[in-house]
Amino acid sequence: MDTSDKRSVRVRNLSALLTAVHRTGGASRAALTLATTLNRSTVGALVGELAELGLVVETQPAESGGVGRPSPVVVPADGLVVAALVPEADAVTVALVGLGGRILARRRIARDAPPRAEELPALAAATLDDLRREAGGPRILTLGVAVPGLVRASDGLVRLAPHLGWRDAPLGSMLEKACDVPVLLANDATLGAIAESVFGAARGHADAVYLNGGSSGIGGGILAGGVPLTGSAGYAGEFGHTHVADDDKRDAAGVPGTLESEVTRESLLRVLGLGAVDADALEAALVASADPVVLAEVDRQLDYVATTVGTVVNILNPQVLVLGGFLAALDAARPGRLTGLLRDRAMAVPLEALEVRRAELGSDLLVIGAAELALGPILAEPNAVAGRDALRAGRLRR
Amino acid sequence: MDTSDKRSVRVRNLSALLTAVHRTGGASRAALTLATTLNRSTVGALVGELAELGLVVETQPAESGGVGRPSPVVVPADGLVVAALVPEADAVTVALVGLGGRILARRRIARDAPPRAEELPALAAATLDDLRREAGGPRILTLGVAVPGLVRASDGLVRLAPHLGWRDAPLGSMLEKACDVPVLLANDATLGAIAESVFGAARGHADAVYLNGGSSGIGGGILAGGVPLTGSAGYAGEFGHTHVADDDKRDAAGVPGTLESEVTRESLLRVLGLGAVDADALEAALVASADPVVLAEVDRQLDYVATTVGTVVNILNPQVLVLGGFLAALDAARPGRLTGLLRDRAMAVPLEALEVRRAELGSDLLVIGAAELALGPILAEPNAVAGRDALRAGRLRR
DNA sequence: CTGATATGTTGCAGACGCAAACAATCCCTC
DNA sequence: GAGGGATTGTTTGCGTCTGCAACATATCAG
Repeated sequence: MDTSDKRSVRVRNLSALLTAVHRTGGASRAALTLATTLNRSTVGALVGELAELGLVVETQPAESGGVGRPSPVVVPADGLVVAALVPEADAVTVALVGLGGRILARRRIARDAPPRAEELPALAAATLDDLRREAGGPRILTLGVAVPGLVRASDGLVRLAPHLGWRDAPLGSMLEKACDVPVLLANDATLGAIAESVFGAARGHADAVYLNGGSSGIGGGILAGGVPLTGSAGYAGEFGHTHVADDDKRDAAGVPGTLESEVTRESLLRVLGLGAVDADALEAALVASADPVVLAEVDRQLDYVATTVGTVVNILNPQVLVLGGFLAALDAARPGRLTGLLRDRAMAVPLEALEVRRAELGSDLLVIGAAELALGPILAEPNAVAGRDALRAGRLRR
Repeated sequence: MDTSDKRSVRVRNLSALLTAVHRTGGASRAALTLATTLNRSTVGALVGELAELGLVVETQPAESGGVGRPSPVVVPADGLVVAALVPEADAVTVALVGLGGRILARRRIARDAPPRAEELPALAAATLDDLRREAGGPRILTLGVAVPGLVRASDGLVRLAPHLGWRDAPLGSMLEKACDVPVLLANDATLGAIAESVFGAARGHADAVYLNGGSSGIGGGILAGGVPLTGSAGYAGEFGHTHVADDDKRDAAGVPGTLESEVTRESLLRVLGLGAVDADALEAALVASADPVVLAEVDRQLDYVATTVGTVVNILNPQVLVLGGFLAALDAARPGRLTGLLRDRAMAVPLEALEVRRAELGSDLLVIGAAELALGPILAEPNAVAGRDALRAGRLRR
């Protein structure tokens, strides 16, 4: 039951206000008053409390824009930040991110082999110390981790991360011990969806689906009613394993005829005759190519993508579909083809309002996503920043 | 921004309390205090207000169960009800439902041809008058309609109801004029999902998927985080049109190789050699049959069902999958087969905790679902019962 | 009949947001 | 450049709501 005593009112209003500051990156008190529909005096008091907590600072009014008394601008403070950790098969990225989504410091540590879960805590702790010094010694409130695999929402256990070779890795508790901050973990594609919805292509849309193609496979995330859809245990969004063809090709999870077994980055690189290149180079090559073999492969893959997207449209009726990674490149190589195919794969009515867009956040995506995860408890309860134990409670849940 | 002035606290607490009374069907004040985590005195005041509004009545304490002062039992009042309207291809059902989900009066009007949208308002108004007399003249607060088709959430326009032959029917506004109550409309399978989640097989689970097989096709509904997932325009849950096979059989929506084109009630009736029978008879015949042709057809259909369910598990990670209509019969005819097939169609990890159940509400399903829709605004804002215009606002949205 | 237990009831205090009155600051116009 | 209008911050008082604590009430166990 969603009851509320009187104290929760303050918490909710602080949360709404801080969220507004975070999402806009800073706004005048007058604008915040408008955005929250609260009273001037109330906003004044709330901003005062947030400032006292060290979460925001009030700066001089911007250059005068109109008539009337200038309104001080409320911007995120620098002294409190969250950390982001993104372990991938070929690199580990660590970053410090402030409110407003500003990346204050980041370091990408290239790796020959996938990082083992056991070595991450020490690596993360040392790197965070460095970054903290670089950034002028802010206090790190929480640490968010974008895991390329299945993360159990209840306790943050990494059940399976095929491309890292992890199984049932208690990364969260190990990191908490090593870094001495509350740690939150979630699936990387789910966090990508959140990042794109807060700062990227799905900004302002309550119902969006993010579909990402990476070297490790295809994943995604769902926003339903403005809230990330996690599923009962946190495993939602595995679009790569939807059925698209009646064949026996099996994907990494052993499921036959799935999107991920038919649509791969490797096939594209092969027909292009390319080796290991980054996302931009792959897209440039795809767009430039007139080779019929390449076109055929692009069209073949787009056909399967359309099948999955059709299913997504029928089931979830999103307003925005955001394509990331090489899926965006596929769409760019054959403009309009995907949306054309969809007319035969999805019901006409839910297709009417669908917008297909490409991801906007590029290489910042997962850092922003992990930071967004880490910011969750702070935005939800700005009051509780003092006692960090209070932040340890919920992981990605609603 | 989800801010809240002080008055909304009262509203939220009243809502939580009334929702608890509704879902339990009646509870002692002590139990409500426990359920809401509110204070004894607060619950007392809130119950008093709900009683004054005519929504609940306090009855004598139940036969003494333990030590201590007996706690009066709070039960839904009879004087305020909602109406449910369920138009189907072969019948129109009208009912009055009280808080607590009790059906006070119902009438099923059999039809030879599907009802036209234009004739429904008069029919509904007349039948409601009759039922109201039968039930002792309660006040009807709202009317909920379970539409077998796509309903635009923003204004309740029926975009498409193939089995009724409707397209862009403004049923909501017509009904409001004829019946003089706020009208809320939603897709029937979505409402079935809600009904099963409140009073049926998915009770107590926040993440559930309902999959229904009817004579008109396959539909469903999603509960994510305890909230019905509507999608951006209200069209979510069309599982019948997910891709399951690489063939050209097209379903009613013109999409080829979908669940609905492969899995049909008619095929089952055909192999069984049956004519028009009800759900129970179909299931009995399926379970009893040892005909290899029947078994083969059942297995063929279950195979396709497994493909869609696998996709659902991968994408949504529900904890409970509720099967309704002839899909429940298919599962009953071959116990364990569906769950066995799933091991090859879904990822192992999200499959771990999945429970497959059958729907429990039977023929009451859509009446309860429509009533639940109609009760939504009342449960959300018990305060506003007096001014019925306040109820007219939101349709199915969260 | 008495004590223990559980719960309703009452009065009071704390917290909170809102409204209104007042002050500050900027733009615009004459 | 002085005054008016407009917008917004600030302060104060008030109403509402919930929690708490003390007291009252009703049942059970013996």
